Amino acid sequence: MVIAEPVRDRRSERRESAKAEILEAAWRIARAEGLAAVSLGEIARAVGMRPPSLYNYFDSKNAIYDAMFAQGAEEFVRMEPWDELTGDLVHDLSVMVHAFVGFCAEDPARYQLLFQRTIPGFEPSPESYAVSEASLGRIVVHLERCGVTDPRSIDLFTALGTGLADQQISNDPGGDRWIRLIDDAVEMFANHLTTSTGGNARPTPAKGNRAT
Amino acid sequence: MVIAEPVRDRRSERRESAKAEILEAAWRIARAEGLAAVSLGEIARAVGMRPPSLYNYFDSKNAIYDAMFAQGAEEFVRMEPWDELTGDLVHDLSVMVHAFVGFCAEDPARYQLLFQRTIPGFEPSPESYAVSEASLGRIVVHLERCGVTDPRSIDLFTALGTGLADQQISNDPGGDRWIRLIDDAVEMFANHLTTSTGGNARPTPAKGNRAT
DNA sequence: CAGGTTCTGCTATCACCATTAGGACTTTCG
DNA sequence: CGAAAGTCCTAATGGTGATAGCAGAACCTG
Repeated sequence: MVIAEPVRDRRSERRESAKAEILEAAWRIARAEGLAAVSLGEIARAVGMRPPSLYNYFDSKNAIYDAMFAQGAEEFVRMEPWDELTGDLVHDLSVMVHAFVGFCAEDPARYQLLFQRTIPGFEPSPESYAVSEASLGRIVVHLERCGVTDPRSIDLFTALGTGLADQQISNDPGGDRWIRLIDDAVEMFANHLTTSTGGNARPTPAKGNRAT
Repeated sequence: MVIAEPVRDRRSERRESAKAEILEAAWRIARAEGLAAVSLGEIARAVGMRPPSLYNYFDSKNAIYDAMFAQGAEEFVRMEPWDELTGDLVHDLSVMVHAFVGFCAEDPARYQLLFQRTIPGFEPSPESYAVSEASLGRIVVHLERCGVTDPRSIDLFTALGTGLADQQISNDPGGDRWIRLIDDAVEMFANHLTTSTGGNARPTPAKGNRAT
């Protein structure tokens, strides 16, 4: 049963590797010249084809963006350092924000594609978008597990994280000017949790946590 | 001397009003269909011209973007509520963040043009950029006047502001989900100033301030 | 191996885009 | 009036994403 259709397998194997090669070229161009500078002509030249031939592998240019989005979302899921979480509020917040900002800053093109809706006609397909949303959801879940249940606090936390990432990318690309502020920011946020009126934070909740 | 050249004045008057009409159309399109969806053809149709005729008024499409940037930067300068500043730290921070986030949220297309560098080949001209930079600079100056002199604190503050604006625009356009968090965020930041190690904040410094 | 089917690349073409060239017409000025 | 400047147009260029249709290779079945 396993060796049933080796030929068709070989065929689709080559097909997949060609798609991967196209996406690789697209990423290279996006990183080098900007996400919006990706053109079918440039991709085609990079993979040794003519522009129309790319339509054998993707239905449209936006389908390429969508596949890139899916890859980015996948990497986003895989990146999250669930292993390093201990259940200690400040430590875990720091780990999550460091992971998030680092993820964003290490590839601005990917950040732009995933988190800024800036490509003219592009919107991610529901399934790709769901992957990325689920990943953010897991952060929220862990926040709640740490005792941060107030929706307002969660929103404030996300604003803090995206603000740090955004400033880092916009005003100090390649540097660490805002990355160095993460621990300060986390401390500030944690203090706010313990002192705020509608407060709901366990300074150090139950140790040990099961990820996922 | 004043009534020296009425004809040339009338001519340049009509010219300026035509430019204004073009920019108005461009803003309308940008707000309705997105900043990147602005095309010369659509602008021309809106003002009753053919696309090439626009080149009588602007050197290129990017020149139109640049004029829009300049307008936005001008509005940004004018928006800032220096009058409402009292010198009280928490109050002034709240006023400034409210003004900033409100300004960003009230016109996402303008926000994208001014603060996100997302248009493929566009970069604002130095003079337009200087206007917007100066405006941010004035915020920093007032922060320092309030006793916030640590560069790290200033960076943290800008991250907080942009994060709130970004989340508001991205995840609740037209709403106030993050706007409602501003006072909380400001309080959090102010507390952080007074408690942090390298702290440098006067809880309530000298009343009264001279703007500009 | 012969037949047909599928896959994969191509050329040619279309519509749209920003931009340039150059001509026609109007307005303004001497 | 006649020259100059300004305004708008049509026509055309080179670029984009996308479609149609064809040629040949790869593949599966007899």
